[in-house]
Amino acid sequence: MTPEKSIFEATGKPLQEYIPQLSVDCVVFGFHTRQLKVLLLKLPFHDVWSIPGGYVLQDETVEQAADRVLFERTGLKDVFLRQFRIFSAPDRNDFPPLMEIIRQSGYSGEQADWLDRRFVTVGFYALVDYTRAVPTPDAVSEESAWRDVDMPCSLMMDHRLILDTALEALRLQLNYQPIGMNLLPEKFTIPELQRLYEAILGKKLDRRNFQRKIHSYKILTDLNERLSGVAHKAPSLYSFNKENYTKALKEGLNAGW
Amino acid sequence: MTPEKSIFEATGKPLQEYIPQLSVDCVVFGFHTRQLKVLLLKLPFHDVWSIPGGYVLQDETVEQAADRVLFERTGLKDVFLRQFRIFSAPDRNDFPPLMEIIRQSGYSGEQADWLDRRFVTVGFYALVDYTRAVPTPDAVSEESAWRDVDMPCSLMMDHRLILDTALEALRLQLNYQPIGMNLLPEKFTIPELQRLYEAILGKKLDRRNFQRKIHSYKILTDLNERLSGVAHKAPSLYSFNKENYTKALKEGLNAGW
DNA sequence: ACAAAAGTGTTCCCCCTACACCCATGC
DNA sequence: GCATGGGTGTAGGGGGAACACTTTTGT
Repeated sequence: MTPEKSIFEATGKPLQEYIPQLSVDCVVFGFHTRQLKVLLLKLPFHDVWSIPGGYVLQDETVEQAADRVLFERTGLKDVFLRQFRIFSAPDRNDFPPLMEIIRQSGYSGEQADWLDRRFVTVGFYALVDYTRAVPTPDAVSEESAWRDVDMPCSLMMDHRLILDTALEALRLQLNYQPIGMNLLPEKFTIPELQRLYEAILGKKLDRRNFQRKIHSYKILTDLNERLSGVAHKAPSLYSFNKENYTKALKEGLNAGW
Repeated sequence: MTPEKSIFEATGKPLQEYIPQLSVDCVVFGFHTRQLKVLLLKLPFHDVWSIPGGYVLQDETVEQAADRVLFERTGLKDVFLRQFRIFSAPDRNDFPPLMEIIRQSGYSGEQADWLDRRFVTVGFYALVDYTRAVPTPDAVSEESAWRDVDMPCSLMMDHRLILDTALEALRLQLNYQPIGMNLLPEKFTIPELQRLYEAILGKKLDRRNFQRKIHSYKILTDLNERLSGVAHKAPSLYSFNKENYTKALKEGLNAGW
């Protein structure tokens, strides 16, 4: 018997239409209240979390599979997504509680056997606007929630390694990918952008120099508005100049933060 | 009937012991006579080349699979190897000549069917000492040879994309990976190192400034020897100071070449 | 001796760092 | 008024770019 809400997602396709032993996992990053966040799913009956994942159809790319996963877990389309590494330790699926949960969720026979194998997984990281994503659990999870990146928690299987590797990839690509543009809302302030950079890099930056440096790249458009209702001097609002941002990233943002 | 020299390589394992629809491809780089080289395999009956590849056993990681491939194609162990991307276009295996060659090589029935599917492949790049590698063709290739990176040739399937992406990855990681150490022989000169950097970056660098910059990193050990039998002033020989090199790469070599 | 390549020294200038200072807002 | 955070200006130094100059080798 197949559970009404299937782990094979909204496709409703039989497992023959999926590539066996291959999965995608998406580390979804968001940014809110000065904190870098990750979208995680909580396993039922355990204080253990997992990274959203899914399987790859025979007629789609791994990117398209990750897109599906992202849409199902956040309601968002056209999300910024990058593969960063493959995880393929033969014993990475040795995690008995998960199989137990899968069977308790109503999977058995052929489907359970299909799931209970060694999987090679493609790690993606996704950058989303925190304010627009709607965390939604999958068929075997109890809850979906944003968690602070540096708030430690127990993750199943090798998901801690996947998360840490994603963070490192994010850090390394900060000067080459439109990370700010995808993690911040349409309008934002320079101090907000700085907080984001600090969260990703894990270190404090000089306020004054950050402003000059960001301005020198000419990647921001001044909206001639100021944030209202805020204590102290109201910061200016900006949006990204998409064209210049893309152009500047091609060269890399002069590294050295 | 299975050909005596199997595409399933030296493992001699039946195809049930491999993960279906998953392969690894290794872009093997070398450096010789001022040129960046790639190890390629020539298909029989066609003027088309391919990147060395192989399949993944149920009890090994993709890295171990790539190691096997590397050993079989070059005779080298402990090769520097990095995965850089997954290629998963559903139609990437639509290349009729290959299947023809496979059948002509003696594969049929279950084995041919196993091979004649859509494969998702993990792209690796490998850096080897040109002077120590022994190019060796696989079961379906006519010849194995080093080719100049910028000497265009026809590559099967999406192997041109894989090669170009590997080159780009190499370029981007030049300041973060011990690329020089793995592509050059034990002893080398600074001008040789410069030629390597120029080949990877695809642009000329200033001789004088390159020297100063490399020295400032303190990653070289002066061997107090000079190249002999060479026209003009004999350049000094150096080897890498592995410890300092590793340390310097952690921070990144100040980018900006 | 001369050509060609290795290696050193020097100047200029840009950009990064570091702060000092001014501005705006809530209490 | 005062504390707090946003934003601008400026002085100083390190290092990269450009190039003159010296050294070494084969022919």
